[in-house]
Amino acid sequence: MPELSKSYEPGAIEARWAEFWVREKLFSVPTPPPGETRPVFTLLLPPPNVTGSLHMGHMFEQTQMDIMVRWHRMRGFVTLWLPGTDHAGIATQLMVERQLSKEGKKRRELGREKFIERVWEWKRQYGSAITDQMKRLGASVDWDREYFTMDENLSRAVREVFVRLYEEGLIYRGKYIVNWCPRCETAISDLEVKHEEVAGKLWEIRYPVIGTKEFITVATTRPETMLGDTAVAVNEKDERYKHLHGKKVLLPLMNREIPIITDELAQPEFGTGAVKVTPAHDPNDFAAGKRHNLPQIAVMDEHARMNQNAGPYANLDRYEARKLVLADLQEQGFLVGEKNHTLALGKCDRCGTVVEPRLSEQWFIKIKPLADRAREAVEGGEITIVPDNYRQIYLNWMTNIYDWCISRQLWWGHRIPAWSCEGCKEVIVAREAPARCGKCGGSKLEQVSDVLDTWFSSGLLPFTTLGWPEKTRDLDVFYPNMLMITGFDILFFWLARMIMFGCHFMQGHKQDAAIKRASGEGDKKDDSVPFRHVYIHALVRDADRQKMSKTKGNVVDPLDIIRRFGTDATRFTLAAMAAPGTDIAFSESRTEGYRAFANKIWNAARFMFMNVERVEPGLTPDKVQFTEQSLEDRWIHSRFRGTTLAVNSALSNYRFDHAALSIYDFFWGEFCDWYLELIKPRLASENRATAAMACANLVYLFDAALRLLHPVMPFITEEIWQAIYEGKAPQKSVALVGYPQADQKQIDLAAETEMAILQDLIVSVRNLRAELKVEPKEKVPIQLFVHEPAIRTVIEQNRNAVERLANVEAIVFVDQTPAGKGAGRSTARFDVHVIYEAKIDLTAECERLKKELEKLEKGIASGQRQLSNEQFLAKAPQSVVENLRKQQLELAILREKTEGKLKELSCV
RNA sequence: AGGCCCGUAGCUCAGUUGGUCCAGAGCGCUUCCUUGACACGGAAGAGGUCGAUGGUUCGAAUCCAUUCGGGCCUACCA
Repeated sequence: MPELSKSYEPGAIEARWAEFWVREKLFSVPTPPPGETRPVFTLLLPPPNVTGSLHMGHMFEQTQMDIMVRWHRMRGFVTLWLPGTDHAGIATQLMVERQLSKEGKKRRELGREKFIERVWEWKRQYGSAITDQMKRLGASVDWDREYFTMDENLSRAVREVFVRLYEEGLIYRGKYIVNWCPRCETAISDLEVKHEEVAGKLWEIRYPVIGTKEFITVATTRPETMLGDTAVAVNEKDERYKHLHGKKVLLPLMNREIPIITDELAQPEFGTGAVKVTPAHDPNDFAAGKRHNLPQIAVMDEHARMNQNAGPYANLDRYEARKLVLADLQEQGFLVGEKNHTLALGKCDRCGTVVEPRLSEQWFIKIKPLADRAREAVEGGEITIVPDNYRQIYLNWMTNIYDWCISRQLWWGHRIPAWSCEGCKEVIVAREAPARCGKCGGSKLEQVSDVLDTWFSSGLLPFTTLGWPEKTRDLDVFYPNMLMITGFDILFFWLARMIMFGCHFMQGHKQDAAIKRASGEGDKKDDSVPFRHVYIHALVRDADRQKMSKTKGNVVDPLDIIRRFGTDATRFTLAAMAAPGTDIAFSESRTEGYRAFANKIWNAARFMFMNVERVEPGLTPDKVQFTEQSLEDRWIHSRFRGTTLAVNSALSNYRFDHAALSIYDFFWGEFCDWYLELIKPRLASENRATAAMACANLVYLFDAALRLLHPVMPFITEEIWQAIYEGKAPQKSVALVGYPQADQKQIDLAAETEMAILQDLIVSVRNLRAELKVEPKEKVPIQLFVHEPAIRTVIEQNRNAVERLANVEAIVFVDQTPAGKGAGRSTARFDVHVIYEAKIDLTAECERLKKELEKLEKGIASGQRQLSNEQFLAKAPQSVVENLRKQQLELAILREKTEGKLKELSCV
């Protein structure tokens, strides 16, 4: 076997294997032909924005996905992890606009076509940054199937979906109030508006009622919109205003007569009970306006500047206009109140600009029919969501859902497949550009300029990436995807939309029955769902639990962490901290600790190689069996199987933290700390056969442990695994060999118990030595009283181990608790004394014993209390009572011993 | 306004259906050890009445209520 470099340096190793995996196309998956009987595991990568660069959130998500993917692959699943990137409409357009502005150019000057060309150019140049980074992380995706949401085939599918929905009457076009970002100059969906509580004002304005001396007072947070008022509403039941029904008011500043209407919009309890109605600038007012046939007067343009309808305020920015309107109202005596008022201000998710409700022509999806099926799929258990609380959040949202505005006034994106006829203004929706108008026959048709919401196309990915709308073998095999792993921040944006679209467009789809059964999903009824299981992961925050964001400057760059600690250690950190439900505060100190773990593995491997080289060069795991020759063999084999069980079970429950920590504890705490120490004499044995057998076990176990760890730490495990085989490995990569499996029946409880006693004894002696301040190199004799003969036999059989690991000269077995200078330790099973001249620190020892006695007394007292409680005896399960009795017996023995010791030392 | 989550050792977090994993892990800290895999190491330690109060129970960090503190999501009340 080859010599590993003395110190563990992840950088070079990782880059090499990352490159190897991609070059060898290890994770490319040919479509299995009919007749395939293996289970299939499909996972779609949530496509990062092309504009993105890898942040901790990506790495966290990808680590979990890669663990699941590698785990399934090693367990024999045909495993497809499908990567791609998202064109990210607004984000990308912003990026390129910024680039242009550096050159002193503007998007509109360039024109649409040229601009789009620029974006593509940008994409060609920078678009692979994030996928390159993914490669470095070792993400075991199928790069041969990589997609981009603007690829021609995906774009065609988008058009197909749009046209079908339109034909089904699920897409409509109309003039409605939408959330409008004046900065991005586009409509955005409800989800893209982030509400922020801010301290604002509520202004009260009085409008003179025509033909009376009265005024009617309304309240508003956006006084500038009063310029577009077309009515004042009061509640029909409101006694205060009954006499004004049917009258008109004179709108101040604009001197326009507008009616007083009665509408439920006005709630008597709020404010003055009268409300101004501005149908063009508020969704509620819009609805009220529809009910009363009110005119819609828009007073702002797409930049949120006042327009011609605002009369003297035209061309003012909305906030300047606000100031001026207020000043004028004040001056003319109409402003009668100003109150502090906290309001939830809507801001554009992308750029933070305050969103303005705006009346405009947009395209919408009629969401109810889609949502109903999407809700049923989850309610009926066809899709499972973990953690469970997200299930309810999802269902709530699906139940209270509004129509989805899908059109965007952007240039970068999937253009809406609709054309308007210059002649008759007819709008034609079609898969390809129509030659002439179906209504008037005119041939001057122009495509609608809007593009689709980015999430429209990403919502289709589970089936469009598999070839839809064609009926492909890929769809038969890989649809539904087995799993979706994503963050709750895009639960509604993406996950919900995928479910809606999948359930709608894949209705009637049947997955290959044999594969479905083999994959363990045979009992599922509905194959239209985009995926069968969803795991929602938490968010990564910085060490102070703050959301990482560029503006805060607290972004932890994963590449920096990787450079310093290695990808494996970083992955391990993320996995170990991935307890579901809670966000993780990324802490470097943990990563440092796990780099130490990697280093430990590295050095354990060096130890193995050193021995194999000496004892039996050329020994490889595929040529050996594990033979249980001793207690430590039985023990470690059982512990390995226990760990295997724990890891497999943890992973099937998405408990990445449990999985990672189980392996950690096993490898370091048991395999390295105890097993390696215990077998050293055998490895060094003069007897070649003994040494060879020990070596074989070592290699066997190491190989198995590497496979167990591989999904979490793919690089170091690959490096060592390949080294074990010296280039003659049975497979190209450890990623392609079998994952350890175990059975509860294989657990050797006896071996584990015996070993625990042995460890207990060794630790006790070490403890005594430390207390007695015995020179580390000095061997001391011990006296040992063992209560049960069977245990005495175990210790006798392993006396060499005790002598070596506890640095003991000789074990003398005695027939009763050894008396003497008090350098002893007692457990329920044995009493051990170290024979050593040095005086012990009497005060300290007394202190320790007293503390111990106190603890024992406490335990005994509480135990007695319970055992004398008839209710407890009657109601508690038998096993609990028995265990408690057993424990009480042990405690009593220990108390006796401790008291004896205290007396012996004459402690006060 | 409604809903959700969190509050356990100095720090970051585990703690499965309430009982012997009522207290764990990593880092940090203390003492000792440069013994041929590893000082990114080894050995031995110190450290928490599980936010607060009340309740359910034979028994609660674990269930319920209230309360305080921190975070998040959803919401068209002018």
